[in-house]
Amino acid sequence: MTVNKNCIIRLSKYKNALAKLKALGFVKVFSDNLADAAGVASSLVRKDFSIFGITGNKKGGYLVDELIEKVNDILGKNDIQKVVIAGAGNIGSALMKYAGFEKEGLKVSAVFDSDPSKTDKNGPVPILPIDSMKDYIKQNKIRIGIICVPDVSASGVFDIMVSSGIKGVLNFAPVSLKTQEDIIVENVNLVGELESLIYFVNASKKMK
Amino acid sequence: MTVNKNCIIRLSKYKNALAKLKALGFVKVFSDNLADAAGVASSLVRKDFSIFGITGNKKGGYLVDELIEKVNDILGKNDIQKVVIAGAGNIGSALMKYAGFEKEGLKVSAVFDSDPSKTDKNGPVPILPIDSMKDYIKQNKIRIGIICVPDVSASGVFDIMVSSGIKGVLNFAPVSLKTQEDIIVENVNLVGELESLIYFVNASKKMK
DNA sequence: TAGATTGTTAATCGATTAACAATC
DNA sequence: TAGATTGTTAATCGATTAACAATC
Repeated sequence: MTVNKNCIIRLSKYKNALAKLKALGFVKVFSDNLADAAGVASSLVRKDFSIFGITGNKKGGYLVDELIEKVNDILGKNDIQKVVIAGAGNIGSALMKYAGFEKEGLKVSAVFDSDPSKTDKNGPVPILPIDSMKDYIKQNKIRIGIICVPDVSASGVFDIMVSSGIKGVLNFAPVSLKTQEDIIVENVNLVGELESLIYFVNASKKMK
Repeated sequence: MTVNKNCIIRLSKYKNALAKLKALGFVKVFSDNLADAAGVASSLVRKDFSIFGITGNKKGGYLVDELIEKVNDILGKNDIQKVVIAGAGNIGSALMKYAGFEKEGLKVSAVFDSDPSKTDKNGPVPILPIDSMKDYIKQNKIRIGIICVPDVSASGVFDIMVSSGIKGVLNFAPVSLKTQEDIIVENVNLVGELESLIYFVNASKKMK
């Protein structure tokens, strides 16, 4: 019924699949094809589309070009989306240079770190002192932030981001950020993901 | 009823909260406290525990020390868990050095890359040619693999991992790996997460 | 037309929450 | 005892799937 996170993640998968189909010269695509690509039922694909008013042809499926355009529009792919990263450690530095972001129009505008020795104003992506983050976010009207700082610093950094105008946060620190008002927080819990994987692998081993 | 991924992620969160409580000198903890920490209802905390046969006291909650021990046991924290990484690019290299893994007993045993110039047999974590991955996994009986290779190489690397004995895969490539048999795949879709964040931030902006 | 696909509604499934008896 | 918390069952909620009429 309503748009939820999974729905947008699916749109992103449809988009990836459509790009590949287009490259192969496909003109039309059926909900069944996209369902396979995303690993869901075809009725869900059609439902996703109906939420956004995307319609196909009763017989001939959907036109690839048209679909790409509409999905890109929904996902904001027609604009470059600027984000800032807090923390120039392993994860933060990796995301700063991550080709997957750039390819998708996700531009890391600046990285901030509390360690002054990491400052590098002239790199392709500037690394700046954390003290300057608030002003930077305000001046550049950034709305998306990525938190890659250690556990203990995360909620402090989060508060600064929120007070600077950030509206959405991708959080890699394994702490739950108490989210007031209309701020959206997505958590990427890498340790948790691995722990879960390990649990199920060990559990299935025991069953045998 | 049955153990699912969310349940294990919650156990991981309980574990983190319990470590902090213990450091503060707490002896007892109530399901309500852990519910707050994990952002769920207290009845779910009690249900999670009941699945694993963890019982408390009708009046006095749970003993912190006892709980830590039991949760650690469930999550396999009493053993060092070895993993391999395929791909020594930005993400792979970051995870190789990621302190969050080491702290939790997750040991990156080796990293593999197709680029011979990245080979480094003598580092704290060896970086080896991708051709040697299969033998390495077999010889060291590794069961968990992390895929950080580009999109197009992902399914090939996945097949090698599976044929070498890997049972669980954490996949950072934005492609769906067709998982046969009893192999568990967890996807970390960084671009998708950001796209979803951007969508909802933009959507809430429009509402105003 | 016959066959196939969309768009939408109803059914299902699973996870979380609420409620409450048991009991310390 | 009275009050509070556990352990468990029933209710709720939300997302996905199945089914099917409409129709090209």
